[in-house]
Amino acid sequence: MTVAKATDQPDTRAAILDSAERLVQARGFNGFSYANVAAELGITKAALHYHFPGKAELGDALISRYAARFAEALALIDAARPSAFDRLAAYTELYSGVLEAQRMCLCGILAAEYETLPPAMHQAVVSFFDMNQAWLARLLEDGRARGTIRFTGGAKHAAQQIVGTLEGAMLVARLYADTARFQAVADRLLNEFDGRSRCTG
Amino acid sequence: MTVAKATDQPDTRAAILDSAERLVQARGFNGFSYANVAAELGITKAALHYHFPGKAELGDALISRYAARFAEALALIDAARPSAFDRLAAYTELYSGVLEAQRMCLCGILAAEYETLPPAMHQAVVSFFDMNQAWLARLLEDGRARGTIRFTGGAKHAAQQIVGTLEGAMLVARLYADTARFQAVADRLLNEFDGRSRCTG
DNA sequence: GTCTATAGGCAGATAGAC
DNA sequence: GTCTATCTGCCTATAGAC
Repeated sequence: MTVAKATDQPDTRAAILDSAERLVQARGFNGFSYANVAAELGITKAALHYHFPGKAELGDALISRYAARFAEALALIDAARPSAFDRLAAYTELYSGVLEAQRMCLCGILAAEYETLPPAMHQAVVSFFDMNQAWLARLLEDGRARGTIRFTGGAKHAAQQIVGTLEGAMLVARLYADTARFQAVADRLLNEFDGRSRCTG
Repeated sequence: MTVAKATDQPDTRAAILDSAERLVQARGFNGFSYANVAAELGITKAALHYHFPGKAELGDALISRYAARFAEALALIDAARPSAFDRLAAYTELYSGVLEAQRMCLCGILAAEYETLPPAMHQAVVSFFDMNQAWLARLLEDGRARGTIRFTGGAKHAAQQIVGTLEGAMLVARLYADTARFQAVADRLLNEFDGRSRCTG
């Protein structure tokens, strides 16, 4: 049984991940260094290497944690069980929240740098998008069956459109430091998929 | 009057830009180096510094040339003067062409790296998106007036949605090395804005 | 677990010969 | 214009003391 040390940092490992995550979301994987993280935490680069032997391992841990947290958020949305449309709205708010913290989606920025990432990180990035698209596709099928969501064509393609739109809108909105710009696009997207009291096109 | 030197490289400066452009579109601004370009062209890094004193100047020249080429393409689309809908379709094909060359949009990838770019490059990236959104907003207004384009809300927001969707779809499609994935999203987008023989929602 | 110290490499950049 | 040679700085990473 471990004894809690109440006055300590929760955990050095977690603090490293927090700092690195923020840095990657702001500056990209090639835009931050062990020195940046060490300076932020007031420890040395060598201490980082104790917790994460190399940058690839750190990167992989970042994606794993981020994806797990995202999966949890999706599960919470499902658990609340509002209509499919409301779940889609909640999904866009996950993105809004990230952008409001002046960050880009971790996997969105890693997608941009994909070719230069350590190969060990490649699959994890792809899996993040697979997870999102699978969740959205289920939501869309459900919503179409119940009438709260409306769309034409395949659910997979529609899910790809949703992810692409939100990632792209984040990317561009950050340039203008304008979260309202993102919100306008998200609202347009929601409107497009809103099946409640709409013409069926 | 200059004399053509038929057997020469068209121009070292242009060759540098071509090489650097391809590298940035594949690997990002922080993912390529003077050494990469020099190796590709069979010259030395010092020669590069003669043409572009620093990486910031090279980056700025890259965006200028890219934006000018894009503006030309937009002008050509306008000159052919098909319907607004056909112009929008032609616009999405500009993106398809980039993706088929296994590249990401230059300014899309620079947007992801925005925080780490030399400040001298910032305005040029933003201007690229301003240009695109202004062109699209005009197209949308025109199309709505003539009935070939249909959309709700402001033209500016709709233009932002189009740019966001296409940039984001490129970003994700490249992960899967799947141009069909991009095409599916582009087709869905076109369908959404198609005002010809459609319910007005 | 965290430190000091340092290795080895590559980055962007410059000087000066040709 | 392009070269060789070199500088300085930062990067990731490791060894070994505490």
